[in-house]
Amino acid sequence: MTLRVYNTLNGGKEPFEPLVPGKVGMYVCGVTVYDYCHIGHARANIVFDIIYRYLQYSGYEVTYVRNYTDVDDKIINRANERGISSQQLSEEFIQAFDEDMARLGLQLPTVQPKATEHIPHIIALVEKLIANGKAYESEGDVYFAVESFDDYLKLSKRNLEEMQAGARIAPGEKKRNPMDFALWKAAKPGEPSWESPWGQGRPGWHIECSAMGMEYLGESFDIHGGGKDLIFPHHENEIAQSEAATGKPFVKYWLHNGFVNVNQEKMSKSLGNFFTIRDILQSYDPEIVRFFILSAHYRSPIDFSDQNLKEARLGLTRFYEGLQSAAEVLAECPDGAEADGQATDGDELEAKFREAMDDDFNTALAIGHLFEGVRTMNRLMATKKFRKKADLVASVRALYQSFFKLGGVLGMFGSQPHQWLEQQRMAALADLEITVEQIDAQIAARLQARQDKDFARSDEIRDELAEQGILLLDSAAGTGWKIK
RNA sequence: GGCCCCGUCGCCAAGUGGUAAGGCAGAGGCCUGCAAAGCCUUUAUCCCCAGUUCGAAUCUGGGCGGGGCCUCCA
Repeated sequence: MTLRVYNTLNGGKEPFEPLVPGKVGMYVCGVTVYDYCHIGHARANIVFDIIYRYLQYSGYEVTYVRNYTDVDDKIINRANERGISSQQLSEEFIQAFDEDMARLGLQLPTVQPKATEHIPHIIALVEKLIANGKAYESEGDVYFAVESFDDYLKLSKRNLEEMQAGARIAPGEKKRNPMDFALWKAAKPGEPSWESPWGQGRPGWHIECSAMGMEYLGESFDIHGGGKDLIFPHHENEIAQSEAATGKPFVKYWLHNGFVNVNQEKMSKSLGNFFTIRDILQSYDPEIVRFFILSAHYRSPIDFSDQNLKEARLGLTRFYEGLQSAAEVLAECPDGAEADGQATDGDELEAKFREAMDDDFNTALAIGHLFEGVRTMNRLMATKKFRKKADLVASVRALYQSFFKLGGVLGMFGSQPHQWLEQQRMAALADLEITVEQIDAQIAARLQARQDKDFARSDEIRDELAEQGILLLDSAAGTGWKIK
């Protein structure tokens, strides 16, 4: 089974065959840095993070480029409101973005270029388009002539006549066709600008991604990703300006992630129903957020809600509790004492995981397989005289190791189970009106009562703690506790 | 108005022609002094109607419901 991916360009899944065998060039549209990132940005970046990780796991040498858009109308406006320079503003939010992504546990892309550092490339590309007759200068602006590019709208599958009939496009008097889009914008007073053959100005929104993509990945590359909302106009325009300039196919596979909804509605800045990553991380561990996002297929819409995040926490807790049990048991069974070559459970799990991921990065199915792996592991450990059965211990060890290996591909299980559970427990305890010392004292009192066979008192203590949100866990090793 | 997507168990969510993964919640059982955790068992014929097919949640047509893009947006 080989990797198949859903390509927006062709509207279906197809085998993934990179332009250069063994190597992958991947470009993902980053953020416009004028505000804090919301959960939608988290989804897009986490999705492409696991695509990046899975391609590497599959043996590809991946060059992953993710840009910062650091020159734009919104940046200029926001900077003016705050009375600081565009550069100051964008630097502030680049740093905030980097912090958010680091907290979410994302791998760093190979390159993270900024639009403002590629002005010469952008200008060269615009010049080429003018020379090719695909673009024209008009009062210091430069526009791409959409009618000059026959394949225009092939990605979003529309047609020009219908779009113009939509009549929601104000005909710019500087444009020949209202659908033409800006490659270069003449500077207005007070705006950041660069010298160009058309006077002082700045790049349009779309051209930077074409310029940077080609700069780092070549005129044609394998994967270009982003949110569904970028299909039109952003990616459509990227294709037009890139292919019109080079005469070559720009990107082989276009991948787009679905939206994050709130109450079944798209979350967006204009609706004001968005949650920032920072807000969410105050209440939920980053790995819970990641687990929540990966529990649905990346192209499906996903509904953001407190209840769904709590479910994600429960699911992830099940993994970590199973892993902790395994860690404890395995620590007592000397490594390698069990028979070699008998443990196929880990390999089977990995095969299923790969099969799921090979099918257009089906993380939801892959996680389902991992859940089954946990159950298998728990079942083995619950077997009588488990520790003396070398083949079973070997299976658990194999599964345990597979979890960290496969979890790594999803960016999960990066913590020691014990530490993660303890951290969750302490965070939850902070909301309760009881301290660890009080709990320990109650457990000690109950232990005494139990030794005295005073089960009425023992149960009374347990009920009292339960009312305060504490659940006791008796085991052969003693009594532990967790938050209800 | 044009284009597009979705509708699977109480909830979340896989599954694109071969007889419905998984998680949460629920029920019964094992275990336990009693519990909890864990394990075992158990819970759906896939919005409605018609059609194609030996066979459809999966394909076609119609209907109902929800959403997206067409303007900045992950």
